Amino acid sequence: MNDAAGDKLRLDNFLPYRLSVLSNAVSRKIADMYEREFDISIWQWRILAVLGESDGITSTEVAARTLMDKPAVSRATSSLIERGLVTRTSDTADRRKSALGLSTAGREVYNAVIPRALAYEQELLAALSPEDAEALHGLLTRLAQIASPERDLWDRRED
Amino acid sequence: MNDAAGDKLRLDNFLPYRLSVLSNAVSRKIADMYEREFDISIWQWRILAVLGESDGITSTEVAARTLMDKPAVSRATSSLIERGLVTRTSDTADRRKSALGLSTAGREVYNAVIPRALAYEQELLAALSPEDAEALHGLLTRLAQIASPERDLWDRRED
DNA sequence: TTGATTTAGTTGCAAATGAAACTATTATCG
DNA sequence: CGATAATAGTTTCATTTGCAACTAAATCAA
Repeated sequence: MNDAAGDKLRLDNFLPYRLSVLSNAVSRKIADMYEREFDISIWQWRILAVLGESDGITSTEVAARTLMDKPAVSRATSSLIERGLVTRTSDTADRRKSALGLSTAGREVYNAVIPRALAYEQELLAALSPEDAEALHGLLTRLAQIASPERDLWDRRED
Repeated sequence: MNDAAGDKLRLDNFLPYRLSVLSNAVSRKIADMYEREFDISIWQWRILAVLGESDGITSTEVAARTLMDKPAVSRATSSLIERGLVTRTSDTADRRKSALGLSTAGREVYNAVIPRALAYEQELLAALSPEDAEALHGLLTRLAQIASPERDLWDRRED
Protein backbone atom coordinates (compact mmCIF):
# COMPACT_ATOMS: atom_id res chain seq x y z
CA MET A 1 0.00 0.00 0.00
CA ASN A 2 1.02 3.56 -0.69
CA ASP A 3 3.44 2.46 -3.33
CA ALA A 4 3.63 5.48 -5.57
CA ALA A 5 4.35 3.69 -8.79
CA GLY A 6 1.66 1.07 -8.36
CA ASP A 7 -1.27 3.08 -7.08
CA LYS A 8 -3.72 4.55 -9.51
CA LEU A 9 -6.02 7.48 -9.08
CA ARG A 10 -8.81 8.05 -11.46
CA LEU A 11 -10.33 11.49 -10.92
CA ASP A 12 -13.81 10.22 -11.83
CA ASN A 13 -13.62 7.65 -9.05
CA PHE A 14 -11.95 9.87 -6.49
CA LEU A 15 -14.38 10.57 -3.67
CA PRO A 16 -13.36 14.17 -2.84
CA TYR A 17 -13.63 15.08 -6.50
CA ARG A 18 -17.00 13.40 -6.91
CA LEU A 19 -18.39 15.10 -3.83
CA SER A 20 -17.15 18.46 -5.01
CA VAL A 21 -18.59 18.11 -8.49
CA LEU A 22 -21.93 16.81 -7.29
CA SER A 23 -22.24 19.41 -4.58
CA ASN A 24 -21.37 22.20 -6.99
CA ALA A 25 -23.91 21.01 -9.53
CA VAL A 26 -26.64 20.76 -6.90
CA SER A 27 -25.75 24.11 -5.34
CA ARG A 28 -25.72 25.80 -8.69
CA LYS A 29 -29.11 24.48 -9.64
CA ILE A 30 -30.78 25.25 -6.36
CA ALA A 31 -29.16 28.68 -6.16
CA ASP A 32 -30.54 29.49 -9.60
CA MET A 33 -33.98 28.44 -8.47
CA TYR A 34 -33.86 30.50 -5.26
CA GLU A 35 -32.59 33.48 -7.19
CA ARG A 36 -35.08 33.21 -10.03
CA GLU A 37 -38.16 32.45 -8.02
CA PHE A 38 -37.52 34.27 -4.75
CA ASP A 39 -34.58 36.57 -5.39
CA ILE A 40 -32.60 35.21 -2.46
CA SER A 41 -29.17 33.62 -2.23
CA ILE A 42 -28.37 30.26 -0.73
CA TRP A 43 -26.96 31.97 2.34
CA GLN A 44 -30.01 34.11 2.77
CA TRP A 45 -32.10 30.98 2.43
CA ARG A 46 -30.09 29.16 5.09
CA ILE A 47 -30.78 31.98 7.47
CA LEU A 48 -34.49 32.05 6.71
CA ALA A 49 -34.54 28.28 7.17
CA VAL A 50 -33.13 28.31 10.69
CA LEU A 51 -35.14 31.35 11.71
CA GLY A 52 -38.25 29.60 10.47
CA GLU A 53 -37.56 26.82 12.92
CA SER A 54 -36.07 28.77 15.77
CA ASP A 55 -37.26 32.30 16.05
CA GLY A 56 -35.35 34.79 18.16
CA ILE A 57 -31.90 33.23 18.03
CA THR A 58 -28.77 35.34 17.81
CA SER A 59 -26.47 35.85 14.90
CA THR A 60 -23.90 33.58 16.51
CA GLU A 61 -26.44 30.80 16.87
CA VAL A 62 -27.45 31.23 13.25
CA ALA A 63 -23.81 30.91 12.26
CA ALA A 64 -23.45 27.72 14.28
CA ARG A 65 -26.55 26.12 12.82
CA THR A 66 -25.92 27.04 9.21
CA LEU A 67 -22.16 26.44 9.42
CA MET A 68 -21.66 29.88 7.93
CA ASP A 69 -18.98 32.16 9.30
CA LYS A 70 -19.90 35.27 11.20
CA PRO A 71 -19.20 37.80 8.46
CA ALA A 72 -21.33 35.83 6.03
CA VAL A 73 -24.21 35.76 8.47
CA SER A 74 -23.81 39.43 9.17
CA ARG A 75 -23.95 40.40 5.51
CA ALA A 76 -26.76 38.09 4.52
CA THR A 77 -28.76 39.19 7.55
CA SER A 78 -28.30 42.87 6.73
CA SER A 79 -29.74 42.45 3.28
CA LEU A 80 -32.64 40.38 4.61
CA ILE A 81 -33.39 43.13 7.11
CA GLU A 82 -33.18 45.76 4.37
CA ARG A 83 -35.68 43.77 2.37
CA GLY A 84 -37.93 43.52 5.38
CA LEU A 85 -37.81 39.75 5.62
CA VAL A 86 -35.97 39.58 8.91
CA THR A 87 -36.22 41.58 12.12
CA ARG A 88 -33.47 42.35 14.60
CA THR A 89 -34.30 43.13 18.21
CA SER A 90 -31.38 44.04 20.36
CA ASP A 91 -31.18 42.26 23.67
CA THR A 92 -31.85 44.62 26.57
CA ALA A 93 -29.92 42.48 29.03
CA ASP A 94 -26.83 42.07 26.87
CA ARG A 95 -26.64 44.83 24.34
CA ARG A 96 -24.02 43.04 22.24
CA LYS A 97 -26.61 40.48 21.27
CA SER A 98 -29.72 40.79 19.24
CA ALA A 99 -32.49 38.38 18.49
CA LEU A 100 -33.23 37.66 14.85
CA GLY A 101 -36.62 36.61 13.61
CA LEU A 102 -38.80 36.37 10.55
CA SER A 103 -41.08 39.27 9.75
CA THR A 104 -44.51 38.53 8.35
CA ALA A 105 -43.13 38.98 4.87
CA GLY A 106 -40.20 36.78 5.80
CA ARG A 107 -42.48 34.04 7.03
CA GLU A 108 -44.36 34.24 3.76
CA VAL A 109 -41.19 33.82 1.76
CA TYR A 110 -40.14 31.02 4.07
CA ASN A 111 -43.44 29.22 3.55
CA ALA A 112 -43.14 29.71 -0.18
CA VAL A 113 -39.58 28.43 -0.43
CA ILE A 114 -40.04 25.31 1.67
CA PRO A 115 -42.11 23.34 -0.82
CA ARG A 116 -39.84 24.33 -3.70
CA ALA A 117 -36.76 23.28 -1.79
CA LEU A 118 -38.34 19.98 -0.79
CA ALA A 119 -39.50 19.45 -4.36
CA TYR A 120 -35.98 19.86 -5.63
CA GLU A 121 -34.69 17.48 -2.99
CA GLN A 122 -37.35 15.00 -4.08
CA GLU A 123 -36.29 15.43 -7.65
CA LEU A 124 -32.83 14.29 -6.63
CA LEU A 125 -34.06 11.53 -4.38
CA ALA A 126 -36.45 10.26 -7.02
CA ALA A 127 -33.48 8.40 -8.46
CA LEU A 128 -33.26 6.44 -5.22
CA SER A 129 -35.48 3.97 -3.44
CA PRO A 130 -36.54 4.99 0.06
CA GLU A 131 -34.03 2.51 1.48
CA ASP A 132 -31.30 3.96 -0.69
CA ALA A 133 -32.17 7.45 0.44
CA GLU A 134 -31.98 6.32 4.01
CA ALA A 135 -28.65 4.63 3.33
CA LEU A 136 -27.34 7.78 1.68
CA HIS A 137 -28.06 9.86 4.75
CA GLY A 138 -26.31 7.33 6.93
CA LEU A 139 -23.28 7.31 4.67
CA LEU A 140 -23.11 11.09 4.55
CA THR A 141 -23.35 11.21 8.32
CA ARG A 142 -20.43 8.84 8.74
CA LEU A 143 -18.33 10.67 6.17
CA ALA A 144 -19.07 14.01 7.81
CA GLN A 145 -17.96 12.65 11.15
CA ILE A 146 -14.62 11.72 9.65
CA ALA A 147 -14.23 14.92 7.65
CA SER A 148 -15.30 17.21 10.52
CA PRO A 149 -14.87 15.29 13.73
CA GLU A 150 -15.13 18.53 15.70
CA ARG A 151 -18.75 18.86 14.68
CA ASP A 152 -21.43 16.72 16.26
CA LEU A 153 -24.22 18.41 14.39
CA TRP A 154 -25.00 15.42 12.28
CA ASP A 155 -26.51 13.35 15.01
CA ARG A 156 -28.59 16.01 16.58
CA ARG A 157 -32.27 15.57 15.95
CA GLU A 158 -33.39 17.62 18.94
CA ASP A 159 -32.04 20.92 20.14
CA MET B 1 -48.05 17.45 -1.63
CA ASN B 2 -46.47 20.86 -1.77
CA ASP B 3 -48.70 22.18 0.93
CA ALA B 4 -46.67 25.03 2.31
CA ALA B 5 -48.04 24.98 5.80
CA GLY B 6 -47.65 21.26 6.34
CA ASP B 7 -44.22 20.56 4.92
CA LYS B 8 -41.19 20.77 7.11
CA LEU B 9 -37.61 21.34 6.18
CA ARG B 10 -34.85 20.69 8.62
CA LEU B 11 -31.59 22.07 7.31
CA ASP B 12 -29.59 19.25 8.88
CA ASN B 13 -31.59 16.71 6.92
CA PHE B 14 -31.73 18.65 3.68
CA LEU B 15 -29.67 16.87 1.07
CA PRO B 16 -28.30 19.90 -0.82
CA TYR B 17 -27.16 21.42 2.45
CA ARG B 18 -25.58 18.21 3.65
CA LEU B 19 -23.74 17.72 0.39
CA SER B 20 -22.47 21.27 0.46
CA VAL B 21 -21.24 21.08 4.02
CA LEU B 22 -19.58 17.71 3.57
CA SER B 23 -17.98 18.67 0.29
CA ASN B 24 -16.66 21.90 1.76
CA ALA B 25 -15.18 20.13 4.75
CA VAL B 26 -13.50 17.53 2.56
CA SER B 27 -12.25 20.09 0.06
CA ARG B 28 -10.88 22.28 2.79
CA LYS B 29 -8.98 19.45 4.38
CA ILE B 30 -7.54 18.06 1.20
CA ALA B 31 -6.66 21.51 -0.11
CA ASP B 32 -4.73 22.19 3.09
CA MET B 33 -2.84 18.96 2.64
CA TYR B 34 -1.99 19.65 -1.03
CA GLU B 35 -0.92 23.14 -0.12
CA ARG B 36 1.16 22.18 2.88
CA GLU B 37 2.86 19.13 1.46
CA PHE B 38 3.14 19.96 -2.23
CA ASP B 39 2.37 23.65 -2.55
CA ILE B 40 -0.33 23.10 -5.14
CA SER B 41 -4.00 24.02 -5.23
CA ILE B 42 -6.86 21.64 -5.81
CA TRP B 43 -7.22 22.96 -9.34
CA GLN B 44 -3.58 22.47 -10.08
CA TRP B 45 -3.87 18.98 -8.70
CA ARG B 46 -6.83 18.19 -10.91
CA ILE B 47 -4.80 19.17 -13.93
CA LEU B 48 -1.81 17.10 -12.87
CA ALA B 49 -4.17 14.19 -12.26
CA VAL B 50 -5.62 14.14 -15.76
CA LEU B 51 -2.29 14.84 -17.41
CA GLY B 52 -0.82 11.94 -15.46
CA GLU B 53 -3.34 9.66 -17.08
CA SER B 54 -3.61 11.27 -20.49
CA ASP B 55 -0.51 13.02 -21.64
CA GLY B 56 -0.69 15.47 -24.52
CA ILE B 57 -4.32 16.53 -24.27
CA THR B 58 -5.40 20.09 -24.92
CA SER B 59 -6.56 22.70 -22.48
CA THR B 60 -10.14 22.21 -23.61
CA GLU B 61 -9.93 18.49 -22.97
CA VAL B 62 -8.48 19.15 -19.54
CA ALA B 63 -11.40 21.45 -18.83
CA ALA B 64 -13.87 18.80 -19.91
CA ARG B 65 -12.30 16.08 -17.80
CA THR B 66 -11.83 18.13 -14.65
CA LEU B 67 -15.13 19.97 -15.02
CA MET B 68 -13.23 23.20 -14.58
CA ASP B 69 -14.04 26.20 -16.73
CA LYS B 70 -11.61 27.44 -19.32
CA PRO B 71 -10.28 30.45 -17.40
CA ALA B 72 -9.59 28.27 -14.39
CA VAL B 73 -7.65 25.78 -16.48
CA SER B 74 -5.77 28.59 -18.18
CA ARG B 75 -4.68 30.14 -14.91
CA ALA B 76 -3.80 26.92 -13.12
CA THR B 77 -1.90 25.70 -16.17
CA SER B 78 0.10 28.91 -16.42
CA SER B 79 1.34 28.61 -12.88
CA LEU B 80 2.15 24.94 -13.34
CA ILE B 81 4.17 25.80 -16.44
CA GLU B 82 5.95 28.59 -14.57
CA ARG B 83 6.87 26.11 -11.88
CA GLY B 84 8.12 23.71 -14.48
CA LEU B 85 5.63 20.97 -13.67
CA VAL B 86 3.75 21.09 -16.95
CA THR B 87 4.85 21.54 -20.56
CA ARG B 88 2.93 23.15 -23.38
CA THR B 89 3.66 22.22 -26.99
CA SER B 90 1.73 24.13 -29.57
CA ASP B 91 0.11 22.07 -32.25
CA THR B 92 1.73 22.60 -35.65
CA ALA B 93 -1.36 21.59 -37.57
CA ASP B 94 -3.77 23.79 -35.64
CA ARG B 95 -1.91 26.62 -34.02
CA ARG B 96 -4.80 27.53 -31.72
CA LYS B 97 -4.30 24.29 -29.84
CA SER B 98 -1.46 23.10 -27.72
CA ALA B 99 -0.70 19.81 -26.09
CA LEU B 100 -0.18 19.79 -22.35
CA GLY B 101 1.93 17.25 -20.56
CA LEU B 102 3.79 16.53 -17.36
CA SER B 103 7.45 17.45 -17.19
CA THR B 104 9.80 15.14 -15.33
CA ALA B 105 9.39 17.29 -12.26
CA GLY B 106 5.65 17.25 -12.80
CA ARG B 107 5.59 13.48 -13.01
CA GLU B 108 7.51 13.34 -9.75
CA VAL B 109 4.99 15.56 -8.00
CA TYR B 110 2.20 13.54 -9.54
CA ASN B 111 3.70 10.32 -8.23
CA ALA B 112 4.17 11.87 -4.82
CA VAL B 113 0.64 13.24 -4.55
CA ILE B 114 -1.17 10.08 -5.65
CA PRO B 115 -0.53 8.04 -2.51
CA ARG B 116 -1.36 10.97 -0.25
CA ALA B 117 -4.61 11.61 -2.08
CA LEU B 118 -5.55 7.94 -1.94
CA ALA B 119 -4.60 7.81 1.71
CA TYR B 120 -6.94 10.67 2.50
CA GLU B 121 -9.70 9.01 0.52
CA GLN B 122 -9.07 5.84 2.50
CA GLU B 123 -9.27 7.81 5.69
CA LEU B 124 -12.77 8.87 4.71
CA LEU B 125 -13.77 5.45 3.45
CA ALA B 126 -12.43 3.76 6.56
CA ALA B 127 -15.73 4.67 8.18
CA LEU B 128 -17.47 2.48 5.60
CA SER B 129 -17.47 -1.20 4.82
CA PRO B 130 -16.37 -2.09 1.28
CA GLU B 131 -20.00 -2.75 0.37
CA ASP B 132 -21.00 0.65 1.77
CA ALA B 133 -18.24 2.34 -0.19
CA GLU B 134 -19.48 0.63 -3.31
CA ALA B 135 -23.03 1.66 -2.52
CA LEU B 136 -21.92 5.23 -1.94
CA HIS B 137 -20.38 5.45 -5.38
CA GLY B 138 -23.52 4.09 -6.94
CA LEU B 139 -25.66 6.59 -5.08
CA LEU B 140 -23.42 9.50 -6.03
CA THR B 141 -23.55 8.37 -9.64
CA ARG B 142 -27.31 8.37 -9.68
CA LEU B 143 -27.56 11.72 -7.95
CA ALA B 144 -25.06 13.24 -10.37
CA GLN B 145 -27.10 12.01 -13.30
CA ILE B 146 -30.10 13.84 -11.93
CA ALA B 147 -28.21 16.96 -10.97
CA SER B 148 -26.24 17.16 -14.24
CA PRO B 149 -28.11 15.12 -16.80
CA GLU B 150 -26.13 16.78 -19.57
CA ARG B 151 -23.01 15.04 -18.36
CA ASP B 152 -22.46 11.38 -19.04
CA LEU B 153 -19.04 11.42 -17.45
CA TRP B 154 -20.06 9.30 -14.53
CA ASP B 155 -20.44 6.08 -16.43
CA ARG B 156 -17.34 6.34 -18.46
CA ARG B 157 -14.70 3.89 -17.37
CA GLU B 158 -12.83 3.87 -20.68
CA ASP B 159 -11.84 6.81 -22.81
C1' DT C 1 -13.82 50.31 40.60
C1' DT C 2 -10.83 49.78 37.06
C1' DG C 3 -7.85 47.43 33.96
C1' DA C 4 -7.45 43.15 31.25
C1' DT C 5 -9.94 39.53 28.81
C1' DT C 6 -13.61 37.55 26.43
C1' DT C 7 -17.66 37.70 23.46
C1' DA C 8 -21.03 39.60 19.73
C1' DG C 9 -21.14 41.40 15.63
C1' DT C 10 -19.35 44.49 11.72
C1' DT C 11 -16.12 46.27 8.48
C1' DG C 12 -12.10 46.12 5.50
C1' DC C 13 -9.19 43.79 2.47
C1' DA C 14 -6.84 40.52 -0.34
C1' DA C 15 -7.51 36.48 -2.96
C1' DA C 16 -10.54 33.40 -5.58
C1' DT C 17 -14.19 32.90 -8.79
C1' DG C 18 -16.93 33.10 -12.93
C1' DA C 19 -18.96 35.44 -16.82
C1' DA C 20 -18.14 38.01 -20.68
C1' DA C 21 -15.11 40.25 -23.84
C1' DC C 22 -11.23 39.71 -26.48
C1' DT C 23 -7.29 37.75 -29.70
C1' DA C 24 -5.76 34.56 -32.78
C1' DT C 25 -6.51 30.87 -35.73
C1' DT C 26 -9.18 27.69 -38.44
C1' DA C 27 -13.44 26.13 -40.73
C1' DT C 28 -17.54 27.04 -43.58
C1' DC C 29 -20.06 28.52 -47.32
C1' DG C 30 -21.62 31.85 -50.71
C1' DC D 1 -11.37 33.13 -53.07
C1' DG D 2 -13.41 36.32 -49.32
C1' DA D 3 -16.58 37.17 -45.81
C1' DT D 4 -18.68 35.05 -41.87
C1' DA D 5 -18.89 31.95 -38.30
C1' DA D 6 -16.84 28.87 -35.09
C1' DT D 7 -13.10 27.34 -31.90
C1' DA D 8 -8.90 27.57 -28.58
C1' DG D 9 -7.27 29.94 -25.20
C1' DT D 10 -6.31 34.34 -22.48
C1' DT D 11 -7.45 38.54 -20.20
C1' DT D 12 -10.43 41.73 -17.93
C1' DC D 13 -13.65 42.91 -14.59
C1' DA D 14 -17.22 42.67 -11.19
C1' DT D 15 -18.66 39.75 -7.58
C1' DT D 16 -17.94 36.53 -3.94
C1' DT D 17 -15.46 34.64 -0.34
C1' DG D 18 -12.77 34.03 3.91
C1' DC D 19 -9.81 35.89 7.11
C1' DA D 20 -8.15 39.33 10.05
C1' DA D 21 -8.79 43.50 12.30
C1' DC D 22 -11.85 46.24 14.51
C1' DT D 23 -15.75 48.29 17.72
C1' DA D 24 -18.72 47.83 21.40
C1' DA D 25 -20.30 45.62 25.33
C1' DA D 26 -19.94 42.45 29.13
C1' DT D 27 -17.23 39.63 32.37
C1' DC D 28 -13.52 38.70 35.34
C1' DA D 29 -9.96 39.67 38.74
C1' DA D 30 -7.27 42.41 41.58
